Amino acid sequence: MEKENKYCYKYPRPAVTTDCIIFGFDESDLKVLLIERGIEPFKGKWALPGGFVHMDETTEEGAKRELFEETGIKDVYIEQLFTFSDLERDPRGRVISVAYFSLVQLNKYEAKAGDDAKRAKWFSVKNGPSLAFDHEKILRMALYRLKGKIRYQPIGFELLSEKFTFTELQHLYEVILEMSIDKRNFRKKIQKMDLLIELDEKQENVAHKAAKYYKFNKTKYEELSLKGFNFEI
Amino acid sequence: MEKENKYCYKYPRPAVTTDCIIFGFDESDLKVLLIERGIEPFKGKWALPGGFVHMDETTEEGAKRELFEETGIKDVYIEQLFTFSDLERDPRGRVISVAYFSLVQLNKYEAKAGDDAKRAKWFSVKNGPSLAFDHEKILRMALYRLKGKIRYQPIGFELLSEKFTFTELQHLYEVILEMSIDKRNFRKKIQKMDLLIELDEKQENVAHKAAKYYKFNKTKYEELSLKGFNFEI
DNA sequence: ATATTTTAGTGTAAATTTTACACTAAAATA
DNA sequence: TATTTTAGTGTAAAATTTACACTAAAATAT
Repeated sequence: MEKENKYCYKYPRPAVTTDCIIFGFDESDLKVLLIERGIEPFKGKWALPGGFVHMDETTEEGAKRELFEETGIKDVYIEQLFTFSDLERDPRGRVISVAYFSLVQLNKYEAKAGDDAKRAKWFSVKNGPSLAFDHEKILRMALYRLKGKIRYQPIGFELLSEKFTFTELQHLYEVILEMSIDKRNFRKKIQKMDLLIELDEKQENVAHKAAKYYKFNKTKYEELSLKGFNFEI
Repeated sequence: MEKENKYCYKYPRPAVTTDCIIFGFDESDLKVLLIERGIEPFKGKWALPGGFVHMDETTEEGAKRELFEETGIKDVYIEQLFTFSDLERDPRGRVISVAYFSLVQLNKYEAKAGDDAKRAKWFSVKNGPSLAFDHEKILRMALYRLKGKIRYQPIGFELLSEKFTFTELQHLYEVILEMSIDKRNFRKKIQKMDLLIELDEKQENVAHKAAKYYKFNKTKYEELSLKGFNFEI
């Protein structure tokens, strides 16, 4: 059994993992993608996707790899959140975890199971299950970061489909910021930034006046950013 | 020689270190505390203080311990900055570093040497030496964070003495934000927050009108924060 | 075909905040 | 007593934020 332990060092080393907080959004709710653990510890419990960092990859690459392996998600906005290192956070021993959060289009990713995950599923962040490890703490921090960040970086668009209505956009902000926003003032503010492209398309088969579709002008945003433009809501 | 490697694991593990970016301020400049490396790699080069994380401490505790050991600094504001994990960042092998930044009162801490550090010294962040490892990258990120953070959190006061004049405070903001600020507007804004306590004391032996001293009302800030108050400059 | 239901879409006036700007006061020194 | 130097103060214009209510258009029910 001891023979298995073939990687030896002069000083003890913690294990290093990543955890991913993947946010999604549908019209009514902010959601987080969780996987049901297929192995111990916490077998059967819901947890954030993640896993051990390999020696030939950065933590960010590791997070993206695990994200893809466990959920099929790739090519998404991902950002380092925080590194968690409490001594007792993992019953297997000393494990330090670098957490990343990611915003994806919910509809594009049907939850799928793989590897260590018996199944993956979207949960409302407000009514999710209790989580393994210190993942509730990690989720809380991710929510806090998202709430702060969405006001001055146009990351919210990552959560919406390519095309969206103004009402959908406003609703996203209302749900994440947990406040209601005046419709006219919100539109004025967004319009003035001039970062939306109005599409030649409207809603269809809605039992009310059909709303115009817009898309986010990412190219223009990046240009403006370079010149010191400040997105702020 | 192989006998020394007595900590063995089933899978390879990166080493984990911390690095500290310690900012200080004097009337004319933002400074960073660096140590001259006493051992290889990069022996003789300037670097951020830091070192390996122990198994019985969190990364934050490790950062504080190293900070104290190498510079004598303790009981200061410290905040996690970012975790750096590029594969080639350390010639000794795979080393992941959790960086913290800290704001201290420059005058309170005479640079002192210890441990692996032949000597420690304050440098202007604008005219520092080239640094070991990826520490220039880390420093750049810390500066960026400081610049962003100082606008909406009253962390700048950590850099000043207990008592300070309005001009000193303004100068701090001007140096960190790299912009000039209108004196009257700045005073108006700060005064309105009502977070400064005017002391019964003035400058002495200055060849001009003596300025009043103020101190930061930390207690009041904490109270107001709980009620949702927003510091913002 | 007409009325009903439902959400889209729009403008203005008041309040607040931000900005630009220049002189007098006080301390030490010459 | 004059000079030098920084402290300390107010106001008006511009810009931004806020509060607020009705018409338009699509589908469905009658």
